[in-house]
Order: sequence, then structure tokens, then C-alpha cells
Amino acid sequence: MTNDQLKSLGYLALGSRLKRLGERLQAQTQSILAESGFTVPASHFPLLATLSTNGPMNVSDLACGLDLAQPGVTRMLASLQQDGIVTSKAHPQDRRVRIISLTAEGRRVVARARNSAFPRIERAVADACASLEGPLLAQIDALEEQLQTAPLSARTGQMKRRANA
Amino acid sequence: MTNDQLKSLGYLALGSRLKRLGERLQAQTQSILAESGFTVPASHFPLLATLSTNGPMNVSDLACGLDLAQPGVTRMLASLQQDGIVTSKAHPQDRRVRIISLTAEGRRVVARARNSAFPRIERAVADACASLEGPLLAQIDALEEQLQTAPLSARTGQMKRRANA
DNA sequence: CAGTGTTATATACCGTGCTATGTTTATGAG
DNA sequence: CTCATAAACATAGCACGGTATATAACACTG
Repeated sequence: MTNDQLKSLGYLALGSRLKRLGERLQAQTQSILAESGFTVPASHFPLLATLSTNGPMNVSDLACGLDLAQPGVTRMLASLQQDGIVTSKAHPQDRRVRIISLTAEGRRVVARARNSAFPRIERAVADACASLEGPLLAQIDALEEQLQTAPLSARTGQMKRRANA
Repeated sequence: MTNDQLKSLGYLALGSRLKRLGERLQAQTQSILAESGFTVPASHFPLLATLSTNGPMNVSDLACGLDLAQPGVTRMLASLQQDGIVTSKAHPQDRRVRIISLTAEGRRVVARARNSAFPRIERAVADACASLEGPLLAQIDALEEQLQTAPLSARTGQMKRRANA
């Protein structure tokens, strides 16, 4: 019994497949980050990158910018705040809004990520996607195979590989 | 603040984006099923389809066929069994293995899904994907937009639409 | 300025995936 | 036959997404 059932369902199972493919990517990204000594979860880096690029901003705008639901952002922020990566202060005019900023530590983390981990991850994912073409389902199939053949952490070199299935 | 932050991260955030895109698809698929009077969660249908196609099988083979981790399958089966959709009996030779089959009710559900809901969903997702082309990231961008423009439930007709972004 | 509605955030809880580990049963080596 | 290992399934608990709703502060109407 090989795992061909799913593919035979075509568009019907596209949702689960995308979801799980995403999870696999996130997990492998997490490994790369861990190798580089980061403890912040991979899923939080888009938030940090946004803060770093845009400067301090409030919770709703973060959620909108990241296309996430607000409670998810609140949860991430709670965790990041506990780790001393971000702080929040009240808005001077409107006491409902919390203004979130990176701490000094947070800025260090982002800086370190930007010039080591981010490029490695970019290269790895780009490498995994390098040979993809055609309709979405075909690309999903192929990407799944790519990740099974060689995980992201094996793809962080200088674009060397082209290992097709 | 629009939600362009994520896209600007490129391959870096591909994992989260795929995951959430998958979740969105699943949720919209769920709506279509609910409209057709199904209470079984969308995520369980691939399992039912597999059982229906292959006949009775054990937990591990199901997990392998669906490319899911075994505990997830066990959990789905518990829920489906509670709803009277599947039953399990012990393997005659090996008392470790549980053989899972559809109940009469389960077969009815699958039959009904196969000739009403499945085709609708296929059409809807195919419609949403109809205009996609190019590299994976571009297709993801476009599909996100498609789903925002018109949800799956608005796409269940006879392939009529081609609403590009 | 009281009351009502709206906005920003927080809390609670659910779904669906995962890994790690426990339990029971088979199996194979000595 | 006994013990060690392996296999099949179950359980526990985590992560990260979501929705629904509560709470607090603001803003506007009358």
C-alpha cells in the first residue's frame, strides 16, 4: 500500500495536501533555524521581519499585514514578549491600542537571521522549487517528492543541486 | 496597511502561506459539504474514499495510503466510529491489527458524496485553479486572490466562470 | 452627559496536523 | 521455552491555524 490514494483524489484533497505540505516546509525551516541557534519558532519570523521593516505598529495592523487572524498574532506576541524579543506600550492617545516594537534583543535576532538564516532558507526553498513547472497539482506532487528526496537542510548550499525526482 | 508583507518575504514564508491556503480551501470545502447536508468533516473524506475504493483495511495501511501519521488516522477513525460511519473488527490471525470497514451508513454517505458533493467540489476547485500558471509562488498568489474574490461555494456550477484577478 | 454603537485587544475553545511514548501482541534467537 | 526485539495501535501533549465572544476604551447621537 503506497501513498497514491491521495493523489488520485485530485482537487478534492487539495486543501489537506497544501496544508500538510506547508507544515512540512515549516518543520524543515525550523530545523535550519535550530541549526543556526535560533529558538524563536519559524512561524514567528514573518512577524519579526514586518516589525523590523515597518517599525513599531499595533496588533491589528500586524495581523492585517501578515494576513493572519488577530488572535493568532496576539498569541505570537505573548510568546515573543515573554522571550524578550518584543515589547508593547500603550498608544498615547488611544488606550485600547498596543504598540509593538522589537527590543534590542529582538533587533539582534532579526539582524542575525537576516544575514545568515534567511538567505540559507531562501536558497533551500528555491532549490526545492527549482524544477517545478506546470499546473498547481503537478507542482505540489513534485515539491512533495523534492522534500522527501532531500530536506531543506540539505539544500542550503550555493544553489548547487538540481536533483530532479 | 494592506497584506503585502507576506508576499514580500518570498520563499521565506512559503510554508505558512501554503499551510493557511490549505486551511482556507478546507474550510470552504467544508461549507460546500455542509450545504449538501454532510456533517462529516471534509478532512475525513479522503479516508472514506480510500475505504470505499479499497475495501476493508487496517490502520497503518490507511495512514500510509493517505500519507498521514498514524495517530491522526486513529483519531479520525474514533470520530467516524462514534458517528456510525465505520466499524472495526480484529484481524483473525493477528490480534494487534484492527480491520476497518465502512458501515452500511458509511457506504450510503460515500455514495451520496460521490455523486453530488465530490463533483461540485472538484468543479469549484478546478475553477479556482483554472487560470493559474507559472512558478509556484505566482500560482499561490493567484489562488489566494481567487479564493478571496469568490469562495468555492460560488464556483460549483458547470465550469462557467473564469473570473481572473 | 447618558446611552449606544464601534473598535482594539484578549480569552476560550476547536480542528487538524505532528512527535514521542506506552501497551499489547507477534516473532525470532538462543 | 524464554527473552529480546519489532510491529500495530493507542494515548498524551504540542503547534499553529481558525471562529466566537468578552472586555475595555473610544466616539457619536440625542
